[in-house]
Amino acid sequence: MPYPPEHHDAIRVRIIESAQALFNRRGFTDVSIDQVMARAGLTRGGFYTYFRGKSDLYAEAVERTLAITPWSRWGGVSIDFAAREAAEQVIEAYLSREHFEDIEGSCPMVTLPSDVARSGPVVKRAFERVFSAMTEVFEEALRREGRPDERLAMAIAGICVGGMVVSRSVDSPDLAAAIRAAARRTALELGGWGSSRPRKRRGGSRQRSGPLR
Amino acid sequence: MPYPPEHHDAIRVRIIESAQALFNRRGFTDVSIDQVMARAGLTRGGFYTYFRGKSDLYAEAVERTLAITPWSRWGGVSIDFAAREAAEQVIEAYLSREHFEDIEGSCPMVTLPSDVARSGPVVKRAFERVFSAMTEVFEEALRREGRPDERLAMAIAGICVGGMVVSRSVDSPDLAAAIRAAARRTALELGGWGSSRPRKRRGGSRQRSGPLR
DNA sequence: TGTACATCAGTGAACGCGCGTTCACTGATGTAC
DNA sequence: TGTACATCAGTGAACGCGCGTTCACTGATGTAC
Repeated sequence: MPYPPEHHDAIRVRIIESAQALFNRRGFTDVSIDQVMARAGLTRGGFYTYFRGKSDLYAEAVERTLAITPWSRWGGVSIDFAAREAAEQVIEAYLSREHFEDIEGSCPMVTLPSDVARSGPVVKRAFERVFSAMTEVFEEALRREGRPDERLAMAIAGICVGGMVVSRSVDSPDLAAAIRAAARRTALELGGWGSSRPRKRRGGSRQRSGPLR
Repeated sequence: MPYPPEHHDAIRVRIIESAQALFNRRGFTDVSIDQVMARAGLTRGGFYTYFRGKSDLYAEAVERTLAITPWSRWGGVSIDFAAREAAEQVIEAYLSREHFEDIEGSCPMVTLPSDVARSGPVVKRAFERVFSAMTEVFEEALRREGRPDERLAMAIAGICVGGMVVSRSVDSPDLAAAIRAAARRTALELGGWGSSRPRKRRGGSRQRSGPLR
């Protein structure tokens, strides 16, 4: 029994991560298996040891990216979803300049919506799960504050995703920033969350508490 | 001078319209020139009489679709942009089931955002123009009502586009409808427009006035 | 009105390239003894 | 500790298909006479 059993899984993950980044940047059909494998440090032929074909990779890559609830990664903040201001943090992180600029590590709801819309039910269900997870954060916050409203939660999530999608599709960086700002302000106001907080962290003193680092 | 001069233009438009519909349905890279030409009633080779290459067609098709301000087409309503309830009408039409179902005739801000985000400045500028035109409708309405607010107008446009994008990327038709409803309600409320109006036209009696038919 | 002609739209075979997939082979690894 | 071996990860040449593009040719059209 050569090669430890975890080897196969580790390489597989590396291929998927390579694919995620490339798909985010260029979409599904414009990325070749060669490119995915090269980025993972391997060559063409090995691909079929891990996947049945390209569409399998696509489904898995989208599924997996979506499963990570990636909207917890940006803005250098690790969001504590149990915290009181979780909703606020998600909105700020999602519509941050960091997320805007990090194409490869971006939320796939932003980079791939047209591709998902053209895909089959498996991929759409994966999208649905992330969107629902995002909605759930807002719903939970509203519930905790004594004004449950599922529709409002959905609308706020829609503003976050939509604002970012539009921001990325526009040519002028100023307009893109204005769109994000408008979406951010509106989302926060709709939820009744800290609309007065300064938009930029100026000093290092207002650091959020949380697990070290 | 065989063939009347308008012939060339007419065929060119037919090719572009064929491309628009196919791009809306399957995206740019998954549509072949063969398919575009066949749908226009022509064959492969003739394409190069009208375009220098596939990417020229892409740029023109997107530009042209976007130039039509297509959000005036759905829901069987022809919107009068000078009318008092223009903003309201745009929101209702944009987030209507008709628009949701009409993929080929859809607004390209909904069908192509990922593709646009991956494209160059020309295409992005075209997107920008439609988005700005849409924003302008809301801005104008707010201005007329004595509460000008550019950011709010932008946010409302973002909700319309975002709501539709997400609605199309989700698997469950019920969830998709709920998202559109939430976006519609929120957009109307944010603008302070007829939030009490019934969501479905029940009889034929409440027909909007306008040009016959 | 009819015929020859010039122009150019449109055809479809052919070319070449990129890419997904296959496959015979190499070589790295852990195990048995 | 060292050697032979079985297993399977990974290689890279080769195949075939689809598609963008080219090109020599066909044929439809309006004009000249």
